[in-house]
Amino acid sequence: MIITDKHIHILQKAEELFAQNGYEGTTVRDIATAADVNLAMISYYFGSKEKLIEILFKERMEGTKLRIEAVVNNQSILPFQKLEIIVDQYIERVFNSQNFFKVMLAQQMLQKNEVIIRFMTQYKLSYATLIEEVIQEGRRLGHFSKDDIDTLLLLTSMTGTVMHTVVSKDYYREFNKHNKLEEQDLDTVLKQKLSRHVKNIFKVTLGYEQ
Amino acid sequence: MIITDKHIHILQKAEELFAQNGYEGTTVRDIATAADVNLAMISYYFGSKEKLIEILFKERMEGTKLRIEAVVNNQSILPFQKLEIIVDQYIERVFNSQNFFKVMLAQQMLQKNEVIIRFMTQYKLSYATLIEEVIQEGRRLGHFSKDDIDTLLLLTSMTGTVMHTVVSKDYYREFNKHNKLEEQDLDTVLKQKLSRHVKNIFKVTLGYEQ
Amino acid sequence: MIITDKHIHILQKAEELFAQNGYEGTTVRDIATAADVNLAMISYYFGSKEKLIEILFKERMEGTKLRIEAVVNNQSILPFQKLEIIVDQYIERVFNSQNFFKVMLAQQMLQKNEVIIRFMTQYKLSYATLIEEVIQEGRRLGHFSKDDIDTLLLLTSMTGTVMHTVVSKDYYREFNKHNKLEEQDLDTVLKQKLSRHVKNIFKVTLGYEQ
Amino acid sequence: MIITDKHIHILQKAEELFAQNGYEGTTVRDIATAADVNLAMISYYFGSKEKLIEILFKERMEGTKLRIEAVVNNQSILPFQKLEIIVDQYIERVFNSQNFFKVMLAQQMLQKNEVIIRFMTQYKLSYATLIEEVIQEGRRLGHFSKDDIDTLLLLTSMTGTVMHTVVSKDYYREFNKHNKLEEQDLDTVLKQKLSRHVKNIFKVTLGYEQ
DNA sequence: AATGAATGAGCGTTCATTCAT
DNA sequence: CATGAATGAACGCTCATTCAT
Repeated sequence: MIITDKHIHILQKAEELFAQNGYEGTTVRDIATAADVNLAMISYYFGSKEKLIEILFKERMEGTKLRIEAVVNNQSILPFQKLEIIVDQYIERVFNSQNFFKVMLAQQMLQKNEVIIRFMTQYKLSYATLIEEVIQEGRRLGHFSKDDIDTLLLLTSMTGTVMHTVVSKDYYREFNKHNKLEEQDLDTVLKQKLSRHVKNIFKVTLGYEQ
Repeated sequence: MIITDKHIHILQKAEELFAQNGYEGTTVRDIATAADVNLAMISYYFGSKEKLIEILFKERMEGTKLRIEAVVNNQSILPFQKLEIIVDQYIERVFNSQNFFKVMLAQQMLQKNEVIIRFMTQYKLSYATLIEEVIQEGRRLGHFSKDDIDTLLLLTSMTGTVMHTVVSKDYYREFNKHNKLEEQDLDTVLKQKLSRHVKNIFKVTLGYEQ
Repeated sequence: MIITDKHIHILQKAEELFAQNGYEGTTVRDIATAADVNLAMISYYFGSKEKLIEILFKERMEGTKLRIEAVVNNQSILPFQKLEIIVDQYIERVFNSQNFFKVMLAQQMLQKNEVIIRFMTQYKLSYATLIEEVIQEGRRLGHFSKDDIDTLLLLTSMTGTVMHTVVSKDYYREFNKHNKLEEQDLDTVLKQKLSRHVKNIFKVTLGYEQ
Repeated sequence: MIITDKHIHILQKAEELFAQNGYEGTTVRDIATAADVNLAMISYYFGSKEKLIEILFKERMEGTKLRIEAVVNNQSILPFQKLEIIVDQYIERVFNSQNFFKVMLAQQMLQKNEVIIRFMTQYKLSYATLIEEVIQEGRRLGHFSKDDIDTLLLLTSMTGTVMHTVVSKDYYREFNKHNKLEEQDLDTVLKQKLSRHVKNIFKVTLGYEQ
């Protein structure tokens, strides 16, 4: 399947709507209207509403593994630095693609679409496997002192904390009286806080000594 | 509004279906069939599908605040012990009511229903305020050494990590080859791991010294 | 499934439309409008458009076999008289239910719906088996002299001739200048002609001697 | 309108599809795919789907009248022999172009397209008029003893019997246990049987004495 | 002449809700 | 109180056709 600019445009609009209203709560008509294309084009371009979200997932997940691999395989970076880069990359990606990550989380909960579940499983597992390599590397080098590390629990801490922060931004703003902060500024503050917090969790959990 | 046994029965079935198929993916007919009541009864009892989920949220959140308050106000427990109890209570509650928490998370992401958003905001804020009290108490007593603690970030670590663990159980099973474990046994393992992990995050973040 | 008056009413209107426009050429909206019921009632009553035509076939074929059986098993009627009665009954039925027979012929040609094909096969074969009995009886009694009778070919002559006459009524009217005849009167003339003609085919083919 | 090889190719494919799925059940896309031409070409070549079937009918009916005329006007053949030739020609044509005849019968039943109805009426009437001539010739020569012959009823017997045999081939196979016969062999058997049977109907109806 | 992209209309179906009893 | 029947609105999708090139 060839992805054109129009495909990308429609996918972006669909992504926004899915994030706002959920998959079931978004109609093909909504997407067509938002993307300013004829209703029939959605089926014409993507086959069906279901295929559309599958392609959306495929598109968004493409490159993620490569990006992590690039970090993991970089010989000139020390293990914990690798993890720090991966954490920052993840935070950056989630904040830049908040819509997609909301959709992903929703799909993860509902587990209806087989294709998407398969995508996500493969993605998540390869993700974990790569991180696992870094952790093993760090342990071999004697950088990490803990020897009963649960990689997936650690990753879940990262993804859970980061994603819930994004999802709960409104509570955060209200609780910490950041009301006056602009959306972007709040994001900047949160990203910094998250970066420090998550890295700290990694450090403690791995037993990393500077 | 008077809640009868029939109401409760319908709400339970609705909760299961919402967790399995999402709010939009669940039809009133589905709920009526699952609860073995006449289709028209749903509207008759709850007014509408939307009112039903609102009542469901109200019901499920009732008592939660009280339970935390009971812990916080218990003079005979030390601050960090209070937090440990709250962590374990939360883990227990999420694992016991996985369906409801999935629905809640989904609603949190979609932010469509005003009433539910108001519920959740109030709930989350009072939750955070109570924890904040415990943290202040701990700092006054000199138990916690850190003085720039972000309560909400800490709580988000807890809720995010715990909920994502529940949502990602399948990946966990596959990655850690727990395939053979029964659902219940896996839950037991995960609860123990989470308890230790989250408490550790609290300890480190607060600067708690035993 | 319980068939109510409303079901019957809808089936009648659907039958007319199917006969006029074909199955694919008839929309559920057409049927709803013709039967003066809400569009959604069609699905509510019959499940789907396809189920509707299946029920229509089942309804219309019900009783046919019994009617033939009654004739075949009647001990007080001679073999050829039985065939004469069956011929007249068939002609009468086709002329009285022209719409249904048109729909049936169309379905027979397109052979799309599995359920309907099964109905028709069963119906046709039991029909032929019963007639075969009468022919064997006539031969045993020495009434029919021919001994290489192809029952199905004989029946196909009857059904083909009668149905094509109904379908080609307009040509008949034009060719024979019966233009001025009322629909009903033309039918009466045609039924008489067909009765004599088809019985004659039977007589000759079977070698029946008065 | 100029008919090119491409036109003919498309018409052939369309004919097959119409016979299999009906006119409404066949999409222009289906035809384009089957004929391996661009979708837009169908409208471009034929104007519309409706015009396409009209041209298909015109094409297929062309020559039919001429073929019958050739037989009727052949001075060296006796009247009943002429009818025998026409019967065999008809059987042969129907069996060779089963697809087209199914489509024709379907159209005859639905009577939607004015142009097609006009084609068929003209065709059928001229057909009957020619046969009528032969019958009159036979009566003048004293070959046919019956004087109240209904030409159209006789023709309808032929067309009805032959076409219904084609349409009901499956029943025929099942009832007569010809299951093992190849499609082509069954056709050969049926054509022989039909030829004898229909000629016999003609003989008896006309009062033909050898 | 030929075609990939696009379109308005309409399809069968399902929905949450309401009605009549 | 309770319910089977009914309904208007909207759903995802497909259609024959036309447009722009």
